[in-house]
Amino acid sequence: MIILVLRVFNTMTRKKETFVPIEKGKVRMYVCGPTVYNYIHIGNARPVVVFDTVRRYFEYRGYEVNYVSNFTDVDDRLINASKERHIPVPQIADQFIKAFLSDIRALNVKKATVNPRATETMPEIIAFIGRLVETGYAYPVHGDVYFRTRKFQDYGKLSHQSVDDLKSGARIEIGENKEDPLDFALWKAAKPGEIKWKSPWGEGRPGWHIECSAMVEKYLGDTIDIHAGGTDLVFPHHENEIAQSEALHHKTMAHYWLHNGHIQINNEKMSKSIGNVILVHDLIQKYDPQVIRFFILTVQYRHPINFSDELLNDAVQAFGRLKTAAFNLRERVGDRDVDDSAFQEKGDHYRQDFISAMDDDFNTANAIAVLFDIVKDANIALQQTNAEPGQLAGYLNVLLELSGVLGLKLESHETSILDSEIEDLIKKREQARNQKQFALADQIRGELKSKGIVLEDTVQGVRWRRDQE
RNA sequence: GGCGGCAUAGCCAAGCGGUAAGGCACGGGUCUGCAAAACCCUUAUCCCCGGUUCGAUUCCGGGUGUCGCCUCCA
Repeated sequence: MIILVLRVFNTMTRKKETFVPIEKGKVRMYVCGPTVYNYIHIGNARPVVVFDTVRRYFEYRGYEVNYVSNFTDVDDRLINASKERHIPVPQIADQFIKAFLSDIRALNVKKATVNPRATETMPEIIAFIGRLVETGYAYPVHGDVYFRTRKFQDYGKLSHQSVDDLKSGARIEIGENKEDPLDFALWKAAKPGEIKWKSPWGEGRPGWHIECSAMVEKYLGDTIDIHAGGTDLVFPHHENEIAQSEALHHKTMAHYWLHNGHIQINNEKMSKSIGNVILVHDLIQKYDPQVIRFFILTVQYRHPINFSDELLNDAVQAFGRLKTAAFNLRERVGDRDVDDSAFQEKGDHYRQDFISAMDDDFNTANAIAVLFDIVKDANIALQQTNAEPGQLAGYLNVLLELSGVLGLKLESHETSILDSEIEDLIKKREQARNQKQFALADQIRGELKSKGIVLEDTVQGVRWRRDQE
């Protein structure tokens, strides 16, 4: 057996590096989660799907993964939504956390180990800011607290920008009292009527970046293996997290920084002003959520990915090929517990290919190609009337195993029609066919088709499967 | 202006020093009562110009195009 090493692209070094965990057999990872002021769009869904796949792969390789992803449940956007809808911030947060969990469940995303909420991490956040003030890395002004960016020597190391370059883009908003335009808020004083918490600097709420630093420390420790999120978070969000955490700990915050590319719509940036934001909530009404997950994984996670109905429909076809093969194998193998040990060597061959694809910075595009290799070979085997059941079971098992690592479910859809009714209709159709009453036979086939049942006449007899309705 | 990504068949997308994986679509064929599913066959010298090399899509330099970050943003 070849010893394979997992290599991951680290934004910090801009290189693929061999993954070495802090603790043998364990992975501590933190993925920046959503601000829960609305339903998530597909751009929010990409990191969720991608890093869930990363997590599943680590688990497949025998790691125990501690996966933490936050909910930002208080910030300007929530406060604005609260004002507009005349609903308290916590109620809005609850509503969209629930919606988020439901959306990602549809995408077959595993539950995080912990989903901490900013508002439930308030003591740790305030204490964190307090320590930064004590050490001179932060300063309070009129109820706000800012991070003293220039005091942190390494500022800009993740985004590879010098402090002076960054300064040209930085601004001081009206009402802010920063010493330097690059300084950022750790604590914001509450305006009248806003949701607020007590702190040594007055009533207010945390800045955006501090919650992640506090949560990483609380749930995962001073140094973690992987910190991940969308590419837009590199600056300023992750840069600021590093500044906060490393100023305090004098240790590397994360060994590997992973960032996914953005999703575009018809080759345009997805944005509210263009009006092309697609919510997961809506998209899964139109497409099988598994197809959406599949589509996201057909592209290497760091690259941009374009969404359009045309591309999604191609994905429906492609994913259908995987599902059909799984159906047909299952139909031949049945529920029997078939010994597939003779297939071991061949199965390992596919596993090996799959692993070397995924070991290369989670190359899901190549991993999916392995799935199609299996399907190709399995389809050839399926054509043999006397195919070994163990062989077919072997193909089925390895196909389900590896697609499962990607979080893809190759299962049939629910249909209202019962198996017995289907079998009866198939019998009637067979009688009609034997009597050359093809019009009647085709009518029955059409009837079943309208109920989501596809009939196929094969050398081995009639087979049927539930298709998408 | 600073930093970065990308440019591979009709479309999507891997490969990244030894003459191009996979998927979708198209065309031809096999199978079928007709279909469907599937299988077989067919489809690319990898944006342009230089350089390094025995050899470059793959490395280096220059160009062109395109997208993104530098401000809330997955």
